[in-house]
Amino acid sequence: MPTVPDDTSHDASPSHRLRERLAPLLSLASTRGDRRLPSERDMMARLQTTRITLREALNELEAEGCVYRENRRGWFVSPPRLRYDLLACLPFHEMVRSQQRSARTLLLSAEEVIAPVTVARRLGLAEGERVYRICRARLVDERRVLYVEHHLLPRCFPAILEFDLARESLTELYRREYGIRVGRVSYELGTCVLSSDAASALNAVRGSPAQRITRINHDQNGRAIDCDDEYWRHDAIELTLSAAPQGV
Amino acid sequence: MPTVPDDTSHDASPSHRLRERLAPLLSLASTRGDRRLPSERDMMARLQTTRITLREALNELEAEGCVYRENRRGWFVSPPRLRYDLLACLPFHEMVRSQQRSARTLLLSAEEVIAPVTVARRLGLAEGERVYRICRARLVDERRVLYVEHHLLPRCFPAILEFDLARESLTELYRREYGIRVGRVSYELGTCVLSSDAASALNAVRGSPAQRITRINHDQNGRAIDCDDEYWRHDAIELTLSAAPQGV
DNA sequence: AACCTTCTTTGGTCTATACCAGAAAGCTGG
DNA sequence: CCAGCTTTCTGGTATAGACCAAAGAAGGTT
Repeated sequence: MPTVPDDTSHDASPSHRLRERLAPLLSLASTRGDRRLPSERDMMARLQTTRITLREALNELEAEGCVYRENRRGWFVSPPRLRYDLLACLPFHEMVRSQQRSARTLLLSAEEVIAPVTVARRLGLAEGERVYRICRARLVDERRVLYVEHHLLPRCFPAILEFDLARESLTELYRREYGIRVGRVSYELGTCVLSSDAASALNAVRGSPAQRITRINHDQNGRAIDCDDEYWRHDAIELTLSAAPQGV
Repeated sequence: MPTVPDDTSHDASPSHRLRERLAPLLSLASTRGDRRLPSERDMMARLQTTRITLREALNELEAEGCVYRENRRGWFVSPPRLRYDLLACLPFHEMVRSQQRSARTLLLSAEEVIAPVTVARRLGLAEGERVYRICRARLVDERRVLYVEHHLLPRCFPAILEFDLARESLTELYRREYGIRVGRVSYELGTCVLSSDAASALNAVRGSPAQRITRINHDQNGRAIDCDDEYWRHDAIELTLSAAPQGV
């Protein structure tokens, strides 16, 4: 959202004042096509401050989700967040398009590998068993916002790597080609930072704040069939969910 | 100053090496009862670096959830995350105790106020209508990890402010005193930073990364009865959730 | 023993400067 | 017109030093 963070507090610290003076630059940048902010040295000069102080203010705005940066390319104003309904289970492209945004997927790798221990545990595999791993980067309005690592059970999806995985939705493939429908999903959510793999896939800086969404899909019989680890730029999404309580 | 060129065989960046040299301090601190790290100046001297560089490394570790800080008190090693099942809907104290941790609640304020617009919209109120607002800080193992603002419809819960809100669970009160049970919950999740209110309640620095969990409770007829905004220290929880997909 | 004041430590913030490596832009030759 | 090289710009990272305000400890007073 190009909205300037609410600054109504009486706090008059220099850094706070710096944020205020930064605000016009943000709203200016948000009108540009590429949402780009001026260079750090430029802003530093305009705002009469040091680069360290400026970067501290920018880091704060980044944590709030107002701005983000691309590795060695500069700072940008964050677009509005995408709403992600955890239980709707819409394929990525549908979800994005239903919100009048454009979606694109890049296939980074698709291969058979020995299952990492954490994946093996999730899928109920023994040590050393093999899985398909599919790594993809996904873009919303041409901004790289999501890095996903998918791990699938080969016995459920033989030869799935042959399909056009950059264009096809996996859940769609499951149903059309394998007659498998997801009966139950389990999520694990938490904040984290981007690993170097994820960071380079997203043109981000290693260590940027991120939202992790780990999802395990089960078939109609409750057996795990695949799992994926999603790493979102933290300012790119807002999660929603609505259900009846279970524990009662 | 004549900076000595680093050794020829460095495969990691200086900041990476700094993290490695920081590791022993972390494991040392985690054995202390209070999990406290040495002072910044102390660490800086031990690791032969600058305060700015050191703080950058610590900020990174903070973003990863390895360490956290308390305002003007210092740095600490983060305890293991609490698991928070969104659909179990356990009262806080039960959830915490079921994981062999200790829980405590501080009542910060409980009063009748004019509903903020966002709350009014969630609860289906007209502008200017009144609600009860309850603010609490919650501790796990005596660490302040959660700041909650609760907003309730007065017509559903007359005189609820009379109860001992620091000790009683709200959902428990709903059921016992008002015969109301939650029929449906809606969540909105996202990363954010601590507001100054939240920060001071948690002894945190304004602007620390946080996990927001907004929850709207509905009664058996689907009418909203209350909502709460939870702000967690982001390293304190891991969210889980398991359900059947709806959208299919 | 409870309270208040003083002093020291410590984190929070800021200034100023420097060098390196990747990205972008510009140039050049085929 | 394009591929490939070179230069420039820019962010990433680091050093050194400084002041302030809050927290905590120490000590004195009631």
